[in-house]
Amino acid sequence: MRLSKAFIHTLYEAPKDAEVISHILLLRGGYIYPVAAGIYALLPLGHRVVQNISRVVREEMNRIDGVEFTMPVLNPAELWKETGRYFDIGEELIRLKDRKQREFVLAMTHEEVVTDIARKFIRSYRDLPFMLYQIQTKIRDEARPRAGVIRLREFLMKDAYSFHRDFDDLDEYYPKVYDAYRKIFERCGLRTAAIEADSGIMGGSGSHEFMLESPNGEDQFVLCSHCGYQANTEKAVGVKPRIQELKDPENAPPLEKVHTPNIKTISDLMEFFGINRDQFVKSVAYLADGKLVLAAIRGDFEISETKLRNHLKAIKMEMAPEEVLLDKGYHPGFLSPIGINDPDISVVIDSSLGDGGLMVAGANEEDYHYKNVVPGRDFDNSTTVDIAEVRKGDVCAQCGQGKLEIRRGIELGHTFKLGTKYTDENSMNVTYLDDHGKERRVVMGCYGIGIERLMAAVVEKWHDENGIIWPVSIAPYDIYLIVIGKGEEEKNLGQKMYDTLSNDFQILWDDRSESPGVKFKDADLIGVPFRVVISTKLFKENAVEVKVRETGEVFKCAPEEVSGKLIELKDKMRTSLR
RNA sequence: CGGGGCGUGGCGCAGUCUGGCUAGCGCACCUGCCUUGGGAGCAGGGGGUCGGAGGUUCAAAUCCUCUCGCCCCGACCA
Repeated sequence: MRLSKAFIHTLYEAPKDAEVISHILLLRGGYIYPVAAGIYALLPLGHRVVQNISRVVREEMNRIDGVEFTMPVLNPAELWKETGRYFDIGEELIRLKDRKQREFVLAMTHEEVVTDIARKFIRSYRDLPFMLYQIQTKIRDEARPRAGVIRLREFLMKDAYSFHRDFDDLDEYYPKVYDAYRKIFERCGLRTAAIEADSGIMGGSGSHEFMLESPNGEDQFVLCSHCGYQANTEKAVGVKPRIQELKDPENAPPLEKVHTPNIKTISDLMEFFGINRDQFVKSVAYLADGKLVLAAIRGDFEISETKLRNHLKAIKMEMAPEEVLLDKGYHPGFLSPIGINDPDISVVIDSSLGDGGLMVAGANEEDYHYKNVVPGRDFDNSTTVDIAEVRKGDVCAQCGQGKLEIRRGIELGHTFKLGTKYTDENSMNVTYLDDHGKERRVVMGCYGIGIERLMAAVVEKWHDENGIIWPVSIAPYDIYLIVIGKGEEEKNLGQKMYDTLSNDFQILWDDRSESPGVKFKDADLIGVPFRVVISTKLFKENAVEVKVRETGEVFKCAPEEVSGKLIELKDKMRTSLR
């Protein structure tokens, strides 16, 4: 391809609203064009990279018996009402009506449609298992798109759905997807951490996130450098150090009510009582699916709303509005699990309150706190759960030795064992007849990869001060061809070189009448793996020059040898990605 | 949704506080000459309702009100 015809427009300066490196380089290189917040056009170069990534994804999906197909983005609302997601998901799901006022949604994933299709065709155990996948546009009205193409409102996702006779079969298939994902990311030049994840509203029994560690990541995960334990912060468990042993619980002093006018926050209380953060019982009220919940945790921990929500199996959860509490006779700032005897309120105690004593807690009365609180004596802590956010430096609960670190990462893929969430009788009700003629429920898994995000992640990892360094597997072109000198000989040799190399490579021939410097800069910025230069000087010694973008290595060779050398080099680079 | 920042030719910016003459600079673009190993040079040229609406004023890019858009931090995140 001649550059003059390729619609490639690089930018000398990046638009000022680009801050993260992948955003800057993709913009400058002419890969993407912003159309609206979180919505981008893929310019020809970006399009080619996405096609190449898609090819890698397809190869690996096909290898584990995936079958590609396509589902519509515009979905009838009924399907989404059937699974309940129409009601469970907030404004992120775009809802609209057609001219006849029929309700539709723009699909953010495709469980509804694929499950609908599956139930139309699955009759017998002989129809199972199978896996369908597509690479299709997803629409999510994110509250805050960010980091260029890392978090978009419209994006391409490879989404795959597997259907099984039972959980055993899903359990057997799931690791194959896991391996395929590993391979996909490796072939794109990325080493990902597969971490235990929260399955959130998707439900199901198991879930992994494939994270690329990156300072520009929008996600956090927890890592134990000692045992290698890795988990999403929403799932990670740390050891909670015991702070206070009560020496003589039998003779502990009784509860004592203390007047604490308008002193509500832990910081204010610390000052007032002159004691440490970990000697308080922190209580927070939530409204979980409309039901009041009081969560209590030791003052030096934060409540993980995700853990709490999962524990409660709640779909929607928010901090209880003040009016609701006051209406019930409770006072925010003075809450505690002590003396709560209300069937309308469930109490959840974090395991940090499993022991210790002589703490301070709210008195459930305006402007009063209790001191000398002993968990277990003054409130029931016979059942505790973990609802604490893991902290940096907490001891790893897995090995009991390492300290947990919190890292940022980009979530490239996510796999879920969905189980029967979508096939249940109160969802889409998908069954088949087993070999005894007995009706049984289909079990599902689903697996996603964000395509543009993967492209951005590769740039985050593979760049230098001059531009992008594409892995050979997904580069938009293999070779950037530059002819220096306007003589006929050079031009002819350029054409000949182009023709020869075209058999084995995708070539971008910079045929502009720009100065060499401009071409070199653009070659580096665009970041194709090899640069081939022909010049008057080289012409005289019957040589061409090759530069390897990744290593910066430059060598000369005879024109007739270039092809062979590059085939060899590219092959080597490709295998190093596996 | 809360907090912060920014909207001036395609891109990057100055001018705004303290209203005033033809709205300026670099890059890019067009024409000509020249030039081909790391974002060349010279000469000439085109392109901007200053995000939008309303208001104040003799006069608004500049002051006031409203509004839209974009970016960043946080909350949220199948």
